[in-house]
Amino acid sequence: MTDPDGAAPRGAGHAGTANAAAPRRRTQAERSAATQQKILTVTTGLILAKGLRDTSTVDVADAAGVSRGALLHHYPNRQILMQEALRHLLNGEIADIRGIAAAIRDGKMDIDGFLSEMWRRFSGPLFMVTIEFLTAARTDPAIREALVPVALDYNRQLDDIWETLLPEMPGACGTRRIALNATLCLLRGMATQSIWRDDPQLFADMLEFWKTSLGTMMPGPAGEAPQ
Amino acid sequence: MTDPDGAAPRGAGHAGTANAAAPRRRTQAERSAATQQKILTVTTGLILAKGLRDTSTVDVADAAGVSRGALLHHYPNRQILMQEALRHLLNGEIADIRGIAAAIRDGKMDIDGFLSEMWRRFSGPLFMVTIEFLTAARTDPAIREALVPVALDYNRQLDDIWETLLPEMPGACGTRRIALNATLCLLRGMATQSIWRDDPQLFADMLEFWKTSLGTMMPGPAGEAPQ
DNA sequence: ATTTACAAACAGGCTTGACGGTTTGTTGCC
DNA sequence: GGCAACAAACCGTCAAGCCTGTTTGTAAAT
Repeated sequence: MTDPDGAAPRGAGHAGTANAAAPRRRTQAERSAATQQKILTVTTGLILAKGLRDTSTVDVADAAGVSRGALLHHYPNRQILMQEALRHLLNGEIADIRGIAAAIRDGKMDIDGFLSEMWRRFSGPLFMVTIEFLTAARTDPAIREALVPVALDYNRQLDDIWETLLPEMPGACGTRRIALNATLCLLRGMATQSIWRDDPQLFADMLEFWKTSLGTMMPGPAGEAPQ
Repeated sequence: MTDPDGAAPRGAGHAGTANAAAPRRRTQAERSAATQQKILTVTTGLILAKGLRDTSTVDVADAAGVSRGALLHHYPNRQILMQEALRHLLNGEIADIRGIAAAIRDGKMDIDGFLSEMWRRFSGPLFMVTIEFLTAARTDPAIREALVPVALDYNRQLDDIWETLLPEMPGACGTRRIALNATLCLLRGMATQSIWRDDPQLFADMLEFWKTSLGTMMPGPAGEAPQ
């Protein structure tokens, strides 16, 4: 049941010859994976544009260029479709975060760059889609149950990154976790505010303010007080 | 049957004396105001329980104890109903905020108490209803147009409070505004996080963390550096 | 030949806004 | 004061429209 969207072509693949020009005959797994990918991508796009509750299965099928029958074949009902779209989205994000973690471990990024990168993500369309699911999760147990485990995993990845950025702590050991969570909450709140008040200068100032605050609160090896 | 006193309410001055004892015959304005109040209250309650998009006009009429016809008489369509519910909600909140401002001006509340009070509000049901409207506003221009002015007013009230709490600033004059906004964003983010991860201890720690950070960043007359 | 991917039509449920009718309060007239 | 006329509040019902999930049918891959 917990099968991620990675459609692995099972069995011995016998597609040895590379047919570059002719997309004539695709294997079943290829066809299935392609349409599923298309459907999920289109779904998140529609959620971003129209909102979760205003995205109907008709819309999805239409935008994906498949019939409703095909859509219902891959995702037997609307709820499963939306859950899979969410998983697809957050799993992709987790993969990105892993990449950032690698960059940090290689010494290519510091706290400053990490915060900027995180804000770039939170202010992008991805978080807006997440907010749609978040508000839905408040009143829809099915959505919440699909959301919580992926969100916890996401946070765990960030925790690892944070630990790498601030390896030695002067204060209590729990302070680091609190600082990370507070930072995430700040970013979330900023992203939310951008819905009704898009003021890039204000956001930049707040980020700078926060960085300074973090620098004075937690003097780590990488985080130094600015100026 | 007949009027108690000789002064017939007809003619000039139709709202002079208030009859306190007899709830028998209400004036039209009273009836109208009562049902409207009931409708709006019930609407926000349903939005809290079921979500904005899952609250139908049938639900509202049913819960309010009026017919759909009566509901449509006061609020000619669903959109107007929801806009009015939002305005009703936020205006009430603004009134509350004004009360807090008065308490601060009288010296009955400091920054610490203000932050606690604000978190009490953000973690309550009121903010959850607001989030419903916020996400809807992202894709629904009508909702956004109803939301923005009230939200700006709300922020202005908070700005006044903040100015009272931090009257003298050592740094740049814009820093105070940035600190307020960052605080609000933090609270928003915390409230959002509580949807999928309700950890009161973590929230308390984050608040404490932020208070300390604010104290060190902006040493005002009321906020002193801890320790 | 059988399974899978896809397509099209169908029925059922829900929601919305509109419409005619009824009760309640208000105003004008005698 | 009493009565008629009017307006506002209120109610029940209706016909659309949309969305969902099922079912039946067809082409493609194994």
